[in-house]
Amino acid sequence: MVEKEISQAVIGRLPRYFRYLGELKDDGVERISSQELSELMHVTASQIRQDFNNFGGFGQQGYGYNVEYLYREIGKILGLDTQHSFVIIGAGNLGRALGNYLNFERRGFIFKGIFDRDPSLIGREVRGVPVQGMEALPAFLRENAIEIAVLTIPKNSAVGVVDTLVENGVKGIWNFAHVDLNVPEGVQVENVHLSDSLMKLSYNISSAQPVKSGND
Amino acid sequence: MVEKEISQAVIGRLPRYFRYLGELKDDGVERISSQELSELMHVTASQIRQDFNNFGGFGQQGYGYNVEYLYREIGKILGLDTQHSFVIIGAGNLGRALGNYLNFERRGFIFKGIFDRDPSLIGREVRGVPVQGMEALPAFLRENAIEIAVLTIPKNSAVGVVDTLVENGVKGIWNFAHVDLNVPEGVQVENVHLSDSLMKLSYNISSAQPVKSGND
DNA sequence: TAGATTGTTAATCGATTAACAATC
DNA sequence: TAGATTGTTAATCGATTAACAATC
Repeated sequence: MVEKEISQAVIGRLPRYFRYLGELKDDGVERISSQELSELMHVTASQIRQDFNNFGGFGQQGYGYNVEYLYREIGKILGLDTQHSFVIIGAGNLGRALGNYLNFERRGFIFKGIFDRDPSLIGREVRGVPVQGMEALPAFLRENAIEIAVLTIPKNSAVGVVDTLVENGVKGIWNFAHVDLNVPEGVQVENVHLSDSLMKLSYNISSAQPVKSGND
Repeated sequence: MVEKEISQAVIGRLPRYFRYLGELKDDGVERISSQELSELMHVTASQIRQDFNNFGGFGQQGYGYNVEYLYREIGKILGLDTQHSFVIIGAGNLGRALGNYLNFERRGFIFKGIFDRDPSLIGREVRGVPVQGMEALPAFLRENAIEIAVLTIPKNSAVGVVDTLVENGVKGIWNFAHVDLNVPEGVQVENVHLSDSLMKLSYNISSAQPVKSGND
């Protein structure tokens, strides 16, 4: 079955829909129209219907969308109905912070291991998981069928570890290192470049405060 | 002077240009053509020239672009030629990790204060900066002319603190809380929704591994 | 100068919005 | 049924790519 490729623009909006629908569900809202949702989320109703229809019809004419059902379906699309085991490479401040973040678990992302090449960190525990040395990584990835690796190491180390990850079955890399990674086809990279994000904020602040005049 | 609005698509690419140019500069490369840069970065030369020309001509026909000059100009556009003081609201794992991250300082982002409402965290130091209680926040923002607030607190608290930030002169919010913030015009919000990013990765992993067949 | 490469206009592509027939 | 609202096609808008004259 050939499925048409869904654009990343659409994918990027799904988690936000998921969040709003989860809140509506928790508030006991049973049904919602694209019009109501559009006002809540400040997007067009047209876009909402187009987005959902990429994955088939979730609504019903004259009724709208069932919140609970739509929430669950979007969750499935995002792969949140299955568990994803992950390891963290880099037990510095950021790596440990991510290991301690409990909400990922709630979505099916299971924290299995954490690794660092710094001997002084080895043995230290992050949420009950001991930091291991890098030499233990390949076997651990295979034995635990790790799907996702979170990279919270400096860029040079990051580039070097990618091959090990890929060779041992990792399918997705959540990359916090400030570098573009090269991976073979079939392996996914999602970048979180914090300093890029901060620079964007910096630009927008500057451009919103023109040198002289009040505002635009 | 009316300047045409630059699209966020372009802004979003500037930090990546900045990173590549910085590396070229460090490698001693003096000049580069849009063609060479396009091969390095895996984007079209056309896009590179279009992007740069949003801000005026940085190049020279027949020569290309001077790396050092272009790097500095993009830095200026991003506001990296001036200092930006910031505070962190929320001294949990993520807040402390960001406070300890030294690279921001290098780009002109100065870590001035960190706040939390949890009394057990108050007084603790993050990179030499003591955690203060929330009641100290308004005066601190004004007295230190804080430009940016980093929100690393749960979503409910985040929504509540925004007014205090805006009223006391904060111009930009770097929002790690999993909620959409409402701010008045002129105040910028840059969201880092980590779980959204992880869900996108999850989707891309799932869709890249079709249930049955090998690959597309 | 001649060759190279930009700056910029024109063409294409893709994403968003509008409109409306289908249908619950 | 009649009204409401989806699913989907068509129109618009914006972003990307191609082409080429300007110019160093």
